[in-house]
Amino acid sequence: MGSSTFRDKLEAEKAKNTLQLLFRAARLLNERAIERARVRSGKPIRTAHTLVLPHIALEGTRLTDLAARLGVTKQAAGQLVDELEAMGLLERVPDPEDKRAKLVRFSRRGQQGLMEGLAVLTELETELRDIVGDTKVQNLHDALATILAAMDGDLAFPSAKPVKKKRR
Amino acid sequence: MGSSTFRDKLEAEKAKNTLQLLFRAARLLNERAIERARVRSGKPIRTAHTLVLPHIALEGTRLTDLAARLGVTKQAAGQLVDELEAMGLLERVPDPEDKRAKLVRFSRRGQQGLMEGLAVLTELETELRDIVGDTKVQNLHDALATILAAMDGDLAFPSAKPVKKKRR
DNA sequence: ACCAATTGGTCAAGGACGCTTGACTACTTC
DNA sequence: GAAGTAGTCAAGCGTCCTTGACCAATTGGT
Repeated sequence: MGSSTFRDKLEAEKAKNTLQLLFRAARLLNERAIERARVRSGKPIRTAHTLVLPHIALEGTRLTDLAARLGVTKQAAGQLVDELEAMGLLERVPDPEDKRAKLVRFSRRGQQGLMEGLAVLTELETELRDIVGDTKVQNLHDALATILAAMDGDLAFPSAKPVKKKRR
Repeated sequence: MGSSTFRDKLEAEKAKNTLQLLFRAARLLNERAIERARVRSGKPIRTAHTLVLPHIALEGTRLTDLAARLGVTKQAAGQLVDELEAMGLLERVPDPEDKRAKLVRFSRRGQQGLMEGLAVLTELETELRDIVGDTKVQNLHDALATILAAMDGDLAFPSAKPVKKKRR
């Protein structure tokens, strides 16, 4: 029985872990979503792209702002925008307020693509509702929304963003 | 007003999306969990390691089985095990039932590390409870558990695992 | 009005991570 | 003994991101 003590403790810890469930579910669902979006659009959409798009305002967003919101360097953001531009989903237009700047915004095809992408998510969500029930999906939504709202501007929960490193 | 139509449709779609919330929450929480585990253990633990560990049985697990469960090649699984072994968390012992095989299992330090890792998750979860309340975390847990259970063995929801590619 | 410092963006190179394919040895199964 | 399976060695690729260097436009102090 001595040997079952560790096992017991382990099982006790494991049973509690909502976070492991969260990670696993997110991973599986994300794979499916990207896969469907890729098949449907016929474009080589990747995970990183899907992280960029929601941060682009319809009026247009500056690359630097985009980078800040993503928590990456402007070069990294630039690359992603390059790729999405090459796919015809985004376009860069001069910013009338600052001649150095450009606004990144959706092209007409991009707007359409955005809707299609969101439709994929909605569709997956509908499938979830069919499987696990409306109530649970609603609970999920509420819980996640609250968590994100709390985390987003939380100082006790310090941001792990790749804040620009201080030079020495 | 013509121009607000698209905007409206967009907002309507966005409001529904539980999945986006799920992805974002998982990402943020995962970053925090890894970061804490790394700081506390003083070991260069990476995301991939945390995916491996839950699949290792206390009695030991064969590398091939591990690879299958992870949905990767045995070489990939082997690399991760190499790294965890180098950190002193795992060890390979001969499989008494098959002299070709080895069992990957936790070393004594690895068992301790596993508990510490789970403790990090439990701790994060406790913080979530403090922020959003017990009920919502419980709802989250239930919803996720149901979803995963449904997805795991679902044929209509085909597995996206990197199943060994067919040679032509 | 001027020039220094700052800011928006780009080009180039490359590193860390998480995988892959291919080839091979040792053992087991039939 | 032929065929299949467990594991390893070696090389390399796609993704996502970084650092460094640079140009053009803007801002702000004098």
